[in-house]
Parts: sequence; C-alpha cells; structure tokens
Amino acid sequence: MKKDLLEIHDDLLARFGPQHWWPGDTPFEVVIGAILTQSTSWRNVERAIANLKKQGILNPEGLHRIDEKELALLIKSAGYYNAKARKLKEFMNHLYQNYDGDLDRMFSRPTDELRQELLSIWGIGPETADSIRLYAAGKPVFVADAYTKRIYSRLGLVDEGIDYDGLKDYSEKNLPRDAVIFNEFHALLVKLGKEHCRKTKPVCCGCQLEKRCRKRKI
DNA sequence: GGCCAGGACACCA
DNA sequence: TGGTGTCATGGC
Repeated sequence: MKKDLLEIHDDLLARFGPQHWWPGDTPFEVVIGAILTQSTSWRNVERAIANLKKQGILNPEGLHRIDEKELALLIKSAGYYNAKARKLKEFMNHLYQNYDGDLDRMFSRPTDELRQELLSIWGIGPETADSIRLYAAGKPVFVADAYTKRIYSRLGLVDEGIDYDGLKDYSEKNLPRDAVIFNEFHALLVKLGKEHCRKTKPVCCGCQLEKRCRKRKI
C-alpha cells in the first residue's frame, strides 16, 4: 500500500514537475497565506498579500499594530474579509502574548504540541494548522484538503465519508515520513485537482491516473 | 449568471 | 455527533 501513494506521487511529479510550494518569501508570509486562502482561490489571496506588502505590514509588528477594520479592507480580495481579519488578529495576539511576536520560538515547540496550540486559536482548524506546521515550520506532517479527499475517493483508496484526520493518517501511514515528500505531494494533488478533478467532473479526465479512477461523481 | 475556490465556526436537532 | 447556514470576492 505504501508503494501505491508513492507511485502516485512519482507519477504526478513526472507529469507536473516540482510545484515549489508554499508560495511565500518568509515563514510568516506562509502563515498569513494559509489563513487567507481558506476556501479561497490563491489568485485572490495574492492580491491581498500584495496589499499588505505595499503597506509594509506583512510582518509580525505590522499586523499586530494595525486596526482590525483597516486590515479587513486591505484583504478584501481574499473574500470573507471580516472573518479573516479577525482570524489574523487572533493569531497575532496569540503570537505576541506567548512569544513576543517571535515565530521561531513558537515553531520550536514539539510538533504535536504545536498542533494543539494552533488549533486553540480561533479561526485555525486542522488543515490550516497542518499547512502552517508543514510549509512554515517545516514539520513532517501531511496536509489533507478537499482535493485530497476527492482524488483519493475517486481512486477508491478511501471512503467518501472519511474525515480530515482519517485522510491525514492514511497519507502519513502510506508515505515515507518526509517533509519534502509531504510538501510536494500535497501541492501536486492540488495541481491535479485544479486541472482534472474539479467538483463537477466525475473522473480525472485525461490524466495518467484516469485508469485508476472510478467513474462516479462525488 | 451560476459555479467554484488550497476552511472554520456557530447553531440546531 | 452530524447536518446546515454563514462568511464574500473574483475568475471562468
């Protein structure tokens, strides 16, 4: 079974090439992007990030100081902007109250404790917490998302009703525990999902995995 | 003009 | 515990 997911990883890597995830110049930028991209296309997030950079506040001090309502207007393009502004401020408050704004200190905590801590912050759920751990902190944890579920399900690897932790556990048990592979595989699954496994497409049309897909709509 | 996008939370039965 | 509604912009 372990060979199975790794084979898919290798197939996708050969097909699409390295994805160079996560887009972001610093770990802090990755954290902000992970929150902003919740249920939102990355293209819309890029505009919001560009606005924050333009204002010179894409750093811990800048986002800690800015007023929540003012922040909401700057990230408007990312959608759900009021909710996301609150989420960003909740994270910043936590970071300053516990680590004096030092992200490295936060990331130095044991991986499991870091997850629990991130989940305790309002607005950070399982996927965002794991995205932060993998792509910002470099921890070897798998990030499952809607594309992972759709693709695994269509390949018949998991049941459609599987939850987030089930997807994550399945992936981690069937792949080498390697941050580089977890990083690339998640990015490749998103790439595949965007191009070939959209919600309204019943199968992964045209891709190398087509033979393995079951012709059913989920 | 409808569907969808790199989720999470609140509320209710 | 599981299902549903809400948050919202922008590309296709």
